[in-house]
Amino acid sequence: MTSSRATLIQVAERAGVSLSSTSRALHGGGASAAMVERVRAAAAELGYSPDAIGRSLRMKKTFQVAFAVADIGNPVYVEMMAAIHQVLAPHGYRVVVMSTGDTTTSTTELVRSLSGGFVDGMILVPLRTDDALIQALREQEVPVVVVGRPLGEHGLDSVSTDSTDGIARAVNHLRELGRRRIGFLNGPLDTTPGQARQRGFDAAHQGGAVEVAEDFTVAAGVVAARRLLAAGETQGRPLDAVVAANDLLAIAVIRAARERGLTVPGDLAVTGMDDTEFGRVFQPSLTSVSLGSAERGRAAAGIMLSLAEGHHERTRQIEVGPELVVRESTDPTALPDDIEPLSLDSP
Amino acid sequence: MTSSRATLIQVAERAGVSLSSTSRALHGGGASAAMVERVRAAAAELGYSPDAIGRSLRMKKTFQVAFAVADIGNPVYVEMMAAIHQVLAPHGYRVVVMSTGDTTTSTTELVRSLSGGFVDGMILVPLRTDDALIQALREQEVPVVVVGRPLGEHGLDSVSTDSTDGIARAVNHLRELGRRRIGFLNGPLDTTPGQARQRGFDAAHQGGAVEVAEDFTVAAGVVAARRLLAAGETQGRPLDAVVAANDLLAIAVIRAARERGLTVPGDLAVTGMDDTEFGRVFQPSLTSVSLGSAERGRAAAGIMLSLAEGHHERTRQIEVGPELVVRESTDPTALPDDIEPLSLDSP
DNA sequence: AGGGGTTCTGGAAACGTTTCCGGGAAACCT
DNA sequence: AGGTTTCCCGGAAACGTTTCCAGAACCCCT
Repeated sequence: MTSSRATLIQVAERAGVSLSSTSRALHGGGASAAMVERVRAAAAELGYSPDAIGRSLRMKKTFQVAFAVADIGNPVYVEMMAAIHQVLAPHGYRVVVMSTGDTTTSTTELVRSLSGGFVDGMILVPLRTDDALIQALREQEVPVVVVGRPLGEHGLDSVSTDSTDGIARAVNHLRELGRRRIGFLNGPLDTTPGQARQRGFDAAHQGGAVEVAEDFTVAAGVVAARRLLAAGETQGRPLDAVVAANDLLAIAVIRAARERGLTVPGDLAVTGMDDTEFGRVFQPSLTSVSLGSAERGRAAAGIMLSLAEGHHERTRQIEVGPELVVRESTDPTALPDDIEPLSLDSP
Repeated sequence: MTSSRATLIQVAERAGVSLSSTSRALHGGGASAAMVERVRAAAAELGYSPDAIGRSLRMKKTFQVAFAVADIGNPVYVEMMAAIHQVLAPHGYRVVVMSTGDTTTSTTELVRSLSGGFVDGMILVPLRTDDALIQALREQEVPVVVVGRPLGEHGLDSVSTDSTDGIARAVNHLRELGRRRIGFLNGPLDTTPGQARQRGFDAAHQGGAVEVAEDFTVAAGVVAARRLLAAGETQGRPLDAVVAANDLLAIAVIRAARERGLTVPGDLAVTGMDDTEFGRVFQPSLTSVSLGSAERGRAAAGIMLSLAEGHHERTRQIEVGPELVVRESTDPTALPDDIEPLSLDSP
C-alpha cells in the first residue's frame, strides 16, 4: 500500500489509458471530461503524487531558489529571508538557504556550484565583491540577483540601498534636534558597509570624532565606544550625540554612556542603523535608519520571480531608499508603540 | 561556449570513451589511471559539472533536507536553523526552509507534500499537534524528525526539551537568592509551550501570582506585566521576583518595572527563557533558561543525517536538558561578557 | 456524401545520470 | 601452456515525467 510511492505509469495502467493521456488529464492539457474523471479516480485510489525530480528533469525547472548569505543568524538577513520566502512560496517556489562563507573565493565557489542546476536562480548577498566574483556571476547561466552594491554596470541584476545617505539622514536628524558635537562609531573599514557609512559621515559632518570597532558587535562596540566618549571629554568638548553604524554598535554606545553616568537621550542622543528587532525592543528603543531589509528582500524576490519565469529583460537595478525611524534614543517623547509581534517561541 | 551546460555524454564523446566509463572515472569506480586522466581532462575542457537533477532521479536521493517552522523570523528558530545548516552542509546536504502555517491542518498538508520527493527528509517544529498530523507523520515514507513534544510512543523520531523543568530551575534560582514573593508571567495557555511552563510554575511555587499575556511579545507582555506588578502591590505584598515564560516577556516585565520606579535586579529580579540574543544584549542582560535551541537543532540534524543515509534503526527520542544562565537581571555582579559576536550586517 | 477541420488519444522520445551485465584482455597460478 | 581469476570497458536499461508527432474519430459545412 504505502510501500513505495505510486508512479504516473501505475496510474495509467490502473485507469487503462496511455501514459501521455494520464499526464494531460492531470496537468490540464487537452483531455475529455471522461478521461479526466477516470484518471483522477485512479490517481486518488493510488494516492498518487507527482515526483518533483522527474518533473524537474523533464521541464528543466526545479522551482527552487537559493538565498545565500555569509551568516544566516544575522537578524538583518533573517528579515530578508522571511520576506523572500513570503514572496516566492505563493508562486510554488521553495527557498534553499546557503552560506557564502567569509571570503570572496568561497563565495565565488558557491556561485560556480550553481552549475549543478539544483536551483532556478539565486539571491546573493556577498560581504565583499572582487573581480573574480563578478566574473563568475557574469558567466553564470542561472540567474543571480545580487543584494548589496549596485552592479548594473556589469550587467548584473541588483538591489541596493544607500547607507551613505542613511548616515547623512541620521546626522541631519541630530542637527535638527540641536546637537552639534556629534561622534561616529563605525565598524571595520575593510567591509563594504563600513566604507559606505564612513563616506556618509565624513560628508555630512566634517571633523567629527570617529572611532572604529573591531567588529559590528556589542562587545567590540563597547570597547570602542568608551574610547570615543572619553576622547571627547578629555578635550573638554563632550559629545552630545553619537551616530552608530549599526544597531548593535548603538546599543554598545548606550552601555558605555551609562557607565559614564550619561543619560540617553538627555546627555547623549544615539542613532543606530538597520532598524532591527533588537533596537525596537531595547530600552531606550533605538532611533535607527532603516535600510529596508524586508523591502530589499521583496524586491530581489520579485526580480528573481520574473527571471525564473523566463522574462529576461534588460538588467534591472533597484535601489530602496533609507528611512529614519525616530524612537526614544533621540526623542524622549517617542512611544515604544511599534514593537512588532514577535510570535511564539519553540515548544 | 557558455551556451548550455556540458553533459556527461558530451564529456564521453570528447574523451572518446563510453558513457559508463566516464561516469566511473569521475565518480571513483573501477577505472584505470589512464582513463581517469583522459576523462578528467575532457571534463575540465568542457567545464563539466554534474547535473544534480539527473543524479537525483537515478539515485533516488536529493541531498536536501527541509526545515519547517511556523515563523522563520523567530530568533529561536533561526538559531536552530543555523545549527542544522552547520551540521548538514559539510555532508553535502542543502537546507530548504518551509512554513508550516499557523494551523495543524496546514502543517499536515505540508507533511503530505513531502510525497513530492523533493527532499530526503524533514525536520519539523509544529506549533501544536493533533491526531491527524501524527497520523500523517506515521504514514510518511520520507523520514521526519519532530522537534517539540517527545513522540517516541507514536514511533516517531523526536527531539524535545523539558521547559516545565526549566521553569522550576528559574524558581529555584530565585529562591536561592532569597526571593520569596515570586510572580509568573506566561503566554497564551492554548499553546504547547504555554501549557508546559504553567505546569512548571504551578509545581514549583504554589500560590504565586500569575498573569497571562495575550501573546509571547513585548507589547502584549507590558500590558500583562503592569497588572501583575500592580496586583502584588495593592495586596501589600509587592513581588520581589518575576519568572517570565519567554525572554521577550521578561523584557516586558523590566519595562513595566521601570515604569513603577523599581530597579532590576535590586527591587525585582527577573528571569526569561530561551536564552536569546535579545536577552544577552539587553540591559540589564537577562538571566534566562536556555532550552538549547542550537543543541536541539544539532541533535535533530544528527538523527536526520543517519536517517538520510539509510540507517533506519529503532525510533530515537532525544531530550536536551534546560540550563540556567545567570546574568544581570538577577545577579548585579554578573558581567555582560558573553555577548556573542553577531557579525556584520548587510552592505 | 465527401472533404476539411477540430478534438482526442497512444506511441515514443527526451531530459542526465548511475549501475547492472556481459565480454574481452591481461595477469596469475599450476 | 591451459585454465582460472582479476581487471577494465562498452552497451543498455532504468529512474518519472512532459511533450512532440501522427493517427483516429468525430463534426461541420458545402
